Amino acid sequence: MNQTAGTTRIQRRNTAAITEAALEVFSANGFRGATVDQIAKAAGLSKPNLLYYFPSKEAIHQHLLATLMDTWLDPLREMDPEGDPMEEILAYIRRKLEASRDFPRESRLFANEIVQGAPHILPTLEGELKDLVDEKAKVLSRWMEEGRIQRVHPYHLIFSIWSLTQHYADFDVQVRAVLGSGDTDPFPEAEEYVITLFTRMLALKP
Amino acid sequence: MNQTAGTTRIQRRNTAAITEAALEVFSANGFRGATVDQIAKAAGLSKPNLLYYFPSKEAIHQHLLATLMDTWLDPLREMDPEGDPMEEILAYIRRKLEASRDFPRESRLFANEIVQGAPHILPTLEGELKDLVDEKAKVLSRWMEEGRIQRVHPYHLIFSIWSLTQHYADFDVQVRAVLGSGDTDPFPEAEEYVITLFTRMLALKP
DNA sequence: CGTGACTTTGACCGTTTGGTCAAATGCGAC
DNA sequence: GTCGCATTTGACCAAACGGTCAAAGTCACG
Repeated sequence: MNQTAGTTRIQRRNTAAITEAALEVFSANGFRGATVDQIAKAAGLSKPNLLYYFPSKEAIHQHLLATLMDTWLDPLREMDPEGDPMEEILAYIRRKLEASRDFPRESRLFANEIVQGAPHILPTLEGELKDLVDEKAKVLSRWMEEGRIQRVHPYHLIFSIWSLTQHYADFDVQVRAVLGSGDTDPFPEAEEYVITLFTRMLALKP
Repeated sequence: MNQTAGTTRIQRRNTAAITEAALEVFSANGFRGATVDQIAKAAGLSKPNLLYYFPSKEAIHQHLLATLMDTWLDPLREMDPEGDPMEEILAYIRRKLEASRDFPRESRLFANEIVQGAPHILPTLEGELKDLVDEKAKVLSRWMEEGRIQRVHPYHLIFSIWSLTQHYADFDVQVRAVLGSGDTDPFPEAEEYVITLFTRMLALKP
């Protein structure tokens, strides 16, 4: 694998194909459930060829998690401490719901990882993630103290946003099985419901 | 394996040890991540001995899922159509939260299964689960029509209860990583938060 | 067109995995 | 105690797995 600054056209094409294929396979089967052959086939490469670009199955997985972590946290980062509290929170919820709709594989990749005890990314959870949540929880607390939204536990508020939004990606099969008529998109109703829920919880009673 | 009515003492002891061990191993590693040797060791048996009681790894998994499905649905079954709406819903939430606290492995077993597309229990989701939810959604709808709780989408109301309560079992590692101080039990605060959330969403404005 | 670096591959290896089997051992009823 | 059945085990197997390697093929560039 090329170590120098130069990245060739083929390198870019193949690493892209590998990460795409790995996302597909890891998110559907978990780390141990995925095989290198599966990923290679999905990427249109032979197994040794794939291992020419990544040193190991573990390395592909780590690379995916690291790359996607930012994508996953950005919606929260964008919550503006200077904006209108209710608008900021609802906009955050909408962004997370969009992410669940548009990137369900990414969501399931993390779900798989965390359900099984986060063996590969526990340090990131305790570091980067905790720091970001600590910061945003302070903002939420300030908004509550200023009387601009109702007072609730700020950390659990964030947990509940994660939980409700990611549910529609991670448990998509269950949602569709229960709703029946697998064709119809559950997201519009989900958005209306979740927005209503947080509005009623956080809005001040006039 | 004994096919007749008689079940020996040893059979009961060993099948119990196997299901307990399998729950531990499957919930922590997923189906493909778990090995028969691991389960056998955890059950205090040799691998061939374990396979004397269950014909295959798949069979143990199926048996676990089937056995646990009822445990998992019972809290919802108990919701009384004749009771007070708000009390019934809040009691259901408390039961689900208790289940997440007391049976996190069961929750993670289902989470693993569903995140990966429910390959082993999709029929059950579309049958037994859907039927139960359909029935209870009707009850919720009636309560709303009678003006005893606020009007929201009944199916998404149930989804949100599942999502919020099971989050504390399935994503326990993340919750603890973000809250820091891994010793303290997050459940009391979680219960207060979740109960507040649903109370504010569903209570009628006086 | 030639050359050196980049890319691809088939054959291969050691390990792990789910599962089998015949033989050995243990147990309980008579 | 002994007989029949239940239980347990070590040895074993074929397939699947992650990964290696030397050799062959291909690309870009002077």
